[in-house]
Amino acid sequence: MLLELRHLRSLQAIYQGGSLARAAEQLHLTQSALSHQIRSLENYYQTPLYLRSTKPLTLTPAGLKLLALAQQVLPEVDATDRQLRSYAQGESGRLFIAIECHACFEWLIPVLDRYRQAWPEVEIDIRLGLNFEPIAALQKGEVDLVISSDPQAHKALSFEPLFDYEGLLALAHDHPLTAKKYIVPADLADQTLVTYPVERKRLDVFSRFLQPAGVEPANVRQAELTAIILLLVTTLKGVAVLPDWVLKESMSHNRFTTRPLGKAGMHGTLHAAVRRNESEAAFIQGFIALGKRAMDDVIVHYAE
Amino acid sequence: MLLELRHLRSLQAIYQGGSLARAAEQLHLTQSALSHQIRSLENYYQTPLYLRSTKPLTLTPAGLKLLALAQQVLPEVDATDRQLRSYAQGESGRLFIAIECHACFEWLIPVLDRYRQAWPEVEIDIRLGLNFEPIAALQKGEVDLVISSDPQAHKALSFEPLFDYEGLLALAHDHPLTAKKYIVPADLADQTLVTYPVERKRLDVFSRFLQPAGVEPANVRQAELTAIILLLVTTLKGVAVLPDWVLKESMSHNRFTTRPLGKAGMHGTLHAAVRRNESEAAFIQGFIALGKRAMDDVIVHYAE
DNA sequence: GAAAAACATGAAGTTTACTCATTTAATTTT
DNA sequence: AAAATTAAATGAGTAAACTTCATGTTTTTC
Repeated sequence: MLLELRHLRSLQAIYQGGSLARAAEQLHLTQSALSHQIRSLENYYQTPLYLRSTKPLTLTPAGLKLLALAQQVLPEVDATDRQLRSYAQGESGRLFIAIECHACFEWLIPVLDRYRQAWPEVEIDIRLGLNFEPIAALQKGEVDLVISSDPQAHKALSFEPLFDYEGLLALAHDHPLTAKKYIVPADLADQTLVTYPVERKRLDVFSRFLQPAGVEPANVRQAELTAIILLLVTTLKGVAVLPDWVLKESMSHNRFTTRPLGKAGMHGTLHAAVRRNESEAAFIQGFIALGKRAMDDVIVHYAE
Repeated sequence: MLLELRHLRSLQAIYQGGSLARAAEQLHLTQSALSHQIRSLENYYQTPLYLRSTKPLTLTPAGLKLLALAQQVLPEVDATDRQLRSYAQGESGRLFIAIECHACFEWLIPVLDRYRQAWPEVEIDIRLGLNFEPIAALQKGEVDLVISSDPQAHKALSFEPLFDYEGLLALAHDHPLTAKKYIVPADLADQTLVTYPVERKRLDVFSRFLQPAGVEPANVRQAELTAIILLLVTTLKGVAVLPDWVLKESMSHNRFTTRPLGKAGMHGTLHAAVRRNESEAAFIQGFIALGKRAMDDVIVHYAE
């Protein structure tokens, strides 16, 4: 196959310019170069592309076919080319986000709404981290940013802190445990614990609170949606551990209260993990900047 | 712009093969060549296209964009490429036919029906030669074959004879001129002549019969369709000169008869004019072969 | 019919793309 | 863990391709 984009560009330029000479000028070539180029194409296809008997060259049927191809293909190529250039400048790109924690939806959706307005060129998607290891997926390029609560030293990945949170026990106003100033693991031994339907190792309550103390709740029940978990809590069907931002959001509207886990509380920091070589890209930094301010309006809400 | 089809082909091969080495083999290149090629692309776009940290190379978002382009564009390019190759071999091509004579429709349509079946790849169109000079259009590549009755020596065009015809005067059974064995120009001086609506110089009656004798018919009336002309003839509204094949077709169904023009009759030969360099193309020869046999079934009809 | 415009041609020069040989890195095996 | 294996990167040399330059033809215009 001899045909290259270069040839299609030449054909288009000749068509637009009406002559080899003008096309050559537009393409920053000499007329001779174009003549050679066309000749080599004609040679390759064993058929003339232009009628030489007329002086402003006119296309043969074969030439017309090629020109039609040029006019179909070149715009597509140019569009992709432009897009890739802007990728490099960080003005646009692909931002596929994987989240490990279900609760993160509560702040992520509003953040993405704002992000879309600021970075309209960026292709956004959310991958719920149920079936796969988000960090591995990040390395493999399946996703471009992972919201994670346990940063790790990694040569190819960089973890940027977003904001601190505290895991709080949510319980109904009239729940017996409201009597306590803070919760210790043993308090949950006779309770029903409501969680998101994910592996235990991904749930802070287990990995950081119950398992170190060797405590198992009387019952564990799962619910997909935050609203349902809170409903179960207010109706005394169980207790749940959720990040503070979720609870602050809903506290005023629901009849439940919160207690810290342990005397000092169970604190953590949410991080955005990205591939190190992309971490400086403007559209990535733009997301992180918005992510760091995700709690701003939640706290305003809380203050009411 | 650095991007060429070559790069898109490489991306596709790497995607299909799964590795540089296999792709290189498929493309008849070395692994090194591919590595250099990819690197130059990455250099140009200032962004990696593959993640090097994984061993079977995986695409970055930017790489995916390019691959998507490749998969969209390459099939189109390949299709055109194949088509152009077959152009050269004469198996396919474009056959835009210009006809100078209205009456030619009568035999051309059935011929084209047969032609389409034999040459399904050929793109067919008919351009009615009302507004333009068909021979000039042929030279300019606007059409590819002209049905003409006056062949001329031409360096760039070749005229191939199809079949002979005779221009006959059609008149109603009860028309006074039926008394004559053959018609002389003066016979039409008091007649209404019905013709197709084209310039006189294109009508044999005028250019070869009346004008040389300096005779002008009493009246000239025009009609678009052969059927209407014949209707006018049978209803004694006028007489008309038409090629024998048209009349043979309709003779049995209509109440009219024919007389030769002049003692010897006004004979001619229809030719197919094509560009000389295309005249040997198989799909052109195929049409001419069918054209030469166009009268075969007409004559059968006449014999009934 | 001469002048001008447009394209073709061929040799020379330059860029570019490819190959070869080797090194480096990642993955698998022992 | 270390060795072996597979896969990709690198760099210099080479060959090919594209371009230019200078000039020759052909077509068109005046």
